Amino acid sequence: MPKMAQTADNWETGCAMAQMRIKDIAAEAGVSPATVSRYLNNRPGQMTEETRARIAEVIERTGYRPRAAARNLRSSRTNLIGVILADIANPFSSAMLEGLSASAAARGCSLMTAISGNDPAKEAESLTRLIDAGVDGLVVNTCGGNDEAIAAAAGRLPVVLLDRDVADGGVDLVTSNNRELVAGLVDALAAAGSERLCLLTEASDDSPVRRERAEAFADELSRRGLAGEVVTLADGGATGVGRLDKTIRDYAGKRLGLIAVNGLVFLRLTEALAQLGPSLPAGLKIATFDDYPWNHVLFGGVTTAAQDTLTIAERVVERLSERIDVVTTTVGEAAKLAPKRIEIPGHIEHRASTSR
Amino acid sequence: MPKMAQTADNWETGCAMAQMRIKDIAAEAGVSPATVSRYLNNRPGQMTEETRARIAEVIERTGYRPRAAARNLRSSRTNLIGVILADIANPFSSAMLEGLSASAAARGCSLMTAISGNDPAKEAESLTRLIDAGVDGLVVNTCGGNDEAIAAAAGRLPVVLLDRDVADGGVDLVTSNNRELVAGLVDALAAAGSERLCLLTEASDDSPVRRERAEAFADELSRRGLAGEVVTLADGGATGVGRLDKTIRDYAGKRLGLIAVNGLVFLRLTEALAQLGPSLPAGLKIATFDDYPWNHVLFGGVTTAAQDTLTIAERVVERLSERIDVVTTTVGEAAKLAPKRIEIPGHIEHRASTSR
DNA sequence: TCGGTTTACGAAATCGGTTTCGTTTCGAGT
DNA sequence: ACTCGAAACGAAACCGATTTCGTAAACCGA
Repeated sequence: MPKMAQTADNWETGCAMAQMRIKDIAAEAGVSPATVSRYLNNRPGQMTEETRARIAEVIERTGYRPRAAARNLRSSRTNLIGVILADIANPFSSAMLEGLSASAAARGCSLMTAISGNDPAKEAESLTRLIDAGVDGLVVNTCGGNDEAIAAAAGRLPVVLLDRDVADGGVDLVTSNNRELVAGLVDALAAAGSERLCLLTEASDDSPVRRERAEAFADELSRRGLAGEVVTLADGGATGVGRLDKTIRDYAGKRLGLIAVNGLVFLRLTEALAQLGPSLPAGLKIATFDDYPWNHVLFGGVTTAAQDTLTIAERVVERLSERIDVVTTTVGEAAKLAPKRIEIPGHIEHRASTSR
Repeated sequence: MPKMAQTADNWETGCAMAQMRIKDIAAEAGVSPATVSRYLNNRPGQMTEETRARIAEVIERTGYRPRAAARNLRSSRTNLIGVILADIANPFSSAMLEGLSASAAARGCSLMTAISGNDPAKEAESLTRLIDAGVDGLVVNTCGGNDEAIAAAAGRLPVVLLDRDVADGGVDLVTSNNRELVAGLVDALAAAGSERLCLLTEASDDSPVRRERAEAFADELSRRGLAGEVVTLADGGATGVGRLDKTIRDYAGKRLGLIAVNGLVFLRLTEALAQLGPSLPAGLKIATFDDYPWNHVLFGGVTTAAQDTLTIAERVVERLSERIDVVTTTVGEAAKLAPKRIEIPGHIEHRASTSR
């Protein structure tokens, strides 16, 4: 028995009219599917203004939407960007996600997100899952421990790293200018009269970001001839708080200035200080990275190194798009873009915690 | 000229071997593509343990991965879940995203995310973009203003609402048990000796969630014969803070208890109180919704109505999966699931701000 | 041993677009 | 008028899996 004609007529019944296919649109408009396809992708092969209008009218009237799966299959592009985030609880990550979402949408792309929760195994799994899903490119805010896998991925499709670099190097990276931010915070504390500075870090955090900030901190101190050190809090709340108390007591009466290397450390610092009393011990000045909403409020306002998350996100997507365009345009290994490191300047929010 | 044989032989050269197709795997294993497909999807049509092993070996050896686009096209399933979030800056949303991500991954699905930023136009755009992308189902944390569009979408594919309902009703909803949480907070304040209670809300927030909490609050007051009211802060920081100061002064000496209807309002409350001094005015008790990390720290710990975000996420994905299975299994309108409202109990974190 | 049922598997159609390639038409140049 | 090149468009191959349908072999009870 021959197959029934494949028309998707909208019956008298208002409902149940099968999804339209490009073939149906073509038939309605009296052109070939190829022409409709050209219309949909406004391809160089121009068409008469009249046919264009006719196709537009049919599509408008029928509410036709091309099926992405079919398009993806033939063109092997999905307009999907994969995003792997280490820790969504971190406001930096949420802000980044919002920025990425907006920048991607502006280019007609959607985001496929995965969250590793700082678990390298989950990160690795997300990596393959997103690649298998066919994303055009990948944004990775790595938690570490997958450097080779990520480098390998970067060899097979466009990858841009977010904030945290991999060991090997050869992958694009967009990050804040951490050295400048560290210098800014040291400035703020020095101007507030601190004589000795501590950068507070966590034992479990061995990320490149932490290292970069720690190095910059040491450099900054020696450049200015200031006294200070990097203090590593042990993991687990109690111990960390104890170490912190000790630090504060050690320096008692020394006009101490503290910098939390990230929002998490700042949270623990705040907890520890809360045990001493709701306002800052006399002479103690503090500053932190990561601009949480609460930074306006705590201690009457905490001086903060704020990252320009929107710009970072925009540049990430921009760079990724460049790579995607290159991949789909050129053939073979012609025009391999050299890996690039992009630093976005942040700024210091001066607040009460570093006033004189 | 006849097309070249389509073998994807791995040349002597270790590199540049073209992607394998299911056809190549089949040839290598000496079976048909259909059998390999059956293997990949472990279909009911069993196969000999021997062929199974042979196929497994070839796939293992070649590192073959099926192309999702082709699979999607034929099966019209993508294993993609679309997620639209109103406000990712809200920790509730980030926690939810993490939970959704985990639950989806556990079922072999990935997440396509869009963020409306509380903009109805963006939400509408995200809706069509995700649907066009071919998601199997949709999770929507709506910002309002698209009720008909969402209801329409729910008629075309599985949709589960997150936290915020639509006017019409007929869509699945997963939410916290707000009435119970409100009762819990009122309990805590009453036990702390508060004589008059205020629920602080924002003028711009007209969400069903706010309404539900406000109603529950009023009911709770009358049920216990307590005095109190719902106080709506005007928008814009300064005015809001002013209104708050006035409220606090109005009730001076009355053993006032305040409940912030959500984290944002609590932030503004904290800002206002910070102007009065770092610790709570004598006799003032406060409590809030949404368990931000800082709630441990502020005022020595703020009593909080915490939502069970992980369970909510799990139930959302579970319900969505049910609907997806129904859609792909049954035909026509057989077995339409009735819309369901699922309430997940939360719990109260009792902290210093409501101690006697 | 024989019909009947199940099981294992292959051939080929199919999903719905995109892309290549070829044909027709049209305008311009000489 | 005739050639030539570009523009507009159609026919058909193609992307790579899944799914239907059919068939041969294996199994099974009487």
